[in-house]
Amino acid sequence: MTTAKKDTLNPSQHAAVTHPGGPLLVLAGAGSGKTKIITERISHLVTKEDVSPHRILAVTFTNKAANEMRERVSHLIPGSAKGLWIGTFHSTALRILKRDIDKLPGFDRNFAIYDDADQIRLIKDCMARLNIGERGIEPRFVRTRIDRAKNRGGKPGDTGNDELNEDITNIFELYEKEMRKLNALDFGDLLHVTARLFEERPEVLEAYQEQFRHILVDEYQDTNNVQYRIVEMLSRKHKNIFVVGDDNQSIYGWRGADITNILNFEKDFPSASIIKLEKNYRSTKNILNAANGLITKNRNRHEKNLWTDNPEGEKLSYFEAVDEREEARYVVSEIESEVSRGGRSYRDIAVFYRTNNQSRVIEEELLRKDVPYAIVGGTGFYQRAEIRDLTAFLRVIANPNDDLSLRRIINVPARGIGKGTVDEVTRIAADEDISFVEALRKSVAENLLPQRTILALKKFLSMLDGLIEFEKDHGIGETIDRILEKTGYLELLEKEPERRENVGEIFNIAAEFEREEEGAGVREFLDRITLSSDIDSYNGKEERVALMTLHSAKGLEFPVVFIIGMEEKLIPHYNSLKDNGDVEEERRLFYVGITRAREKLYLIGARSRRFFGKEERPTPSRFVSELPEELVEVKNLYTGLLRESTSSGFAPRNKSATRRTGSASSSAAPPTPKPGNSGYKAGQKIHHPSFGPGTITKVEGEGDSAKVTVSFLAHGVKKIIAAYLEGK
DNA sequence: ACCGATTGAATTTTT
DNA sequence: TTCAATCGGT
Repeated sequence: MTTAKKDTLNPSQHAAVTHPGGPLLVLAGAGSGKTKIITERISHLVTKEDVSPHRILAVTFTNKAANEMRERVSHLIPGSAKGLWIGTFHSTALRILKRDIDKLPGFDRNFAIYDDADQIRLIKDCMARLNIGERGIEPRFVRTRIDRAKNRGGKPGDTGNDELNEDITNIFELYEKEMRKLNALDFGDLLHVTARLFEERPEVLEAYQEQFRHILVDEYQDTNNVQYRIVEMLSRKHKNIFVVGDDNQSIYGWRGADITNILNFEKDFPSASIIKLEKNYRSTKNILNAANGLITKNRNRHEKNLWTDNPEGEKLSYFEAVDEREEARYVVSEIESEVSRGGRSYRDIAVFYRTNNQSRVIEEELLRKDVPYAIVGGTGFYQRAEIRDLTAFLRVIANPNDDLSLRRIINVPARGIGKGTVDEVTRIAADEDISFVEALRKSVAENLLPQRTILALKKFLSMLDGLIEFEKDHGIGETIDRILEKTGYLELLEKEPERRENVGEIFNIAAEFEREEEGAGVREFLDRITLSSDIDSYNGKEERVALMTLHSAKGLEFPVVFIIGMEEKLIPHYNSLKDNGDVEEERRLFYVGITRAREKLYLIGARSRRFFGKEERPTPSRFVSELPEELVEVKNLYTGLLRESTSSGFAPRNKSATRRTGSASSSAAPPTPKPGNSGYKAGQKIHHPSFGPGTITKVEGEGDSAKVTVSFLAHGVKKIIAAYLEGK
């Protein structure tokens, strides 16, 4: 935000922007001006090197990043930004496939895009059809395996090599067959098929190679194998591949991102240069050093040393709440004082968490205290049942052979076409090898079903035909309107104002889409919404506290950041602690969270937390003790200070405090204060229920309120209220 | 075929 | 806690 950052480039940045050509890896640490480098580079190419905009391809991972990039570029070079190919990997692939996918046998340019919910549904169908299911394979799991295979460019044989492989392979094959029939591509396909297109149709590849003289990739550490292959193939001719990334921020390994892409860049692209951007413009010294200290615990990384000219700033603060409710109260009360006493505004503040469900408690408290907030990302708008219903209608109109969508909405609202009928028609479709609508029409024409159902089907089909006709010469918004009216969907939502509102919102989105994309139809609209997520719409301009997961936080920054749930099994997440988990990735995730903060970072954990109904007693996150100790101020441990400050909200709630949900966990329960013990002294060995064994190094004060400094075996040095120790 | 109720299950991160 | 799927009654 300083003028130095805005107007001038430091030497490394300048070198990157003006790089003469050939492969370049820019290792850009957090807050080192990554986006700026890319946008300046594009502008440099266009204005100084006379590269025509349409010969530049810039890919990012999120629409948000793409939009931001486009906006900033159009600022730098007004007018020229239009021709640029800026987009996410997926949208770029889509653009290519919409043009050329029919050069591959068996594909049609009018394909639909299926998101993962669609995938799961189809996989379930396939499993049912193959009589797989009792064997305990979860559709989700199958999807992951299919995705993984596509990421590696694999075919249905190589989904893995365990005992499940045969089943999965069978499901995969049927799934692919069905997807062709449905004329649909899933997210994985967008990339995988693009790679195939390039591999199998050299003339197509050549055309794109020729076109793209410069290729820029943002967040390179998040690329997976297909993405790497696509980019590598495209850059083979001109070799101008410019990638920017930070291996320390690789947090999508679970989705197939391959951190070795960035670690091996020099090997993959011979004669590659590397430029490191190590100057951080964002955070205070304390925050940056905390992040640096943490990340050195990871083995697998490029050596980088981030530094900053910024002031030292405040220490990080760490607070342990009794439970998640107190955690929320603490966060909100700190937010309030940041605003009232610290002169912050709400939009300066963000709360990060590991899992979406953690937002709830915080939300409740924010609501209670009338603090404006916005949830960024999360269970998306587009995932809501009513929105999915509506898009299913649209899909069926765009392609009546979209069986999956048709089956979804054929009885919504209820119109007398029940499960029995659907099953029967599905069977006919399978027997005759025709689509579901065709089977419907056949059933009606040949009277294959009871009279009552035939009647219902007739009504449905004529309604559908009417809508299909209507869409031909009306806009998207009008079509949505018509659907709502003709299907009776609006009445269905009569008593649900919230859902009605959502449906209204999709209408607005459609109207907006029509305005900005002239000539685009329902198909394009559907593509757009399945490729967008809610995070894309966050602009940070509103006067609200932002709530989001650590993953969503990547690429953003805030003066004040709260990271909640600093506990084992949350950060690092439970799943990373088991078998094939990756704790280093969790550490990077936390690193990403830390480095979002400009001035003030709060870490909060709870000593008790309900997981789904069940009360658990987590231990503090190992990552907290990995931070350089002198940079962290431990706010309090069970001092109950907060309890006194908020009077009404939670007077002695003994009920919940003493609730015996599983007495098994009582051994790990927080230590009960021991009445009248005063006799701690330095050198004494003690045991703390969470931190384990330790040695007292210092005692201040007397009695229960004495503060004891303890050096723990596993958790470093902590200052603790004496009352909460167990002497030993 | 539909509705309601009970039961059971499952919860990471997302283009 | 919340959601989905299943079951049984109408």
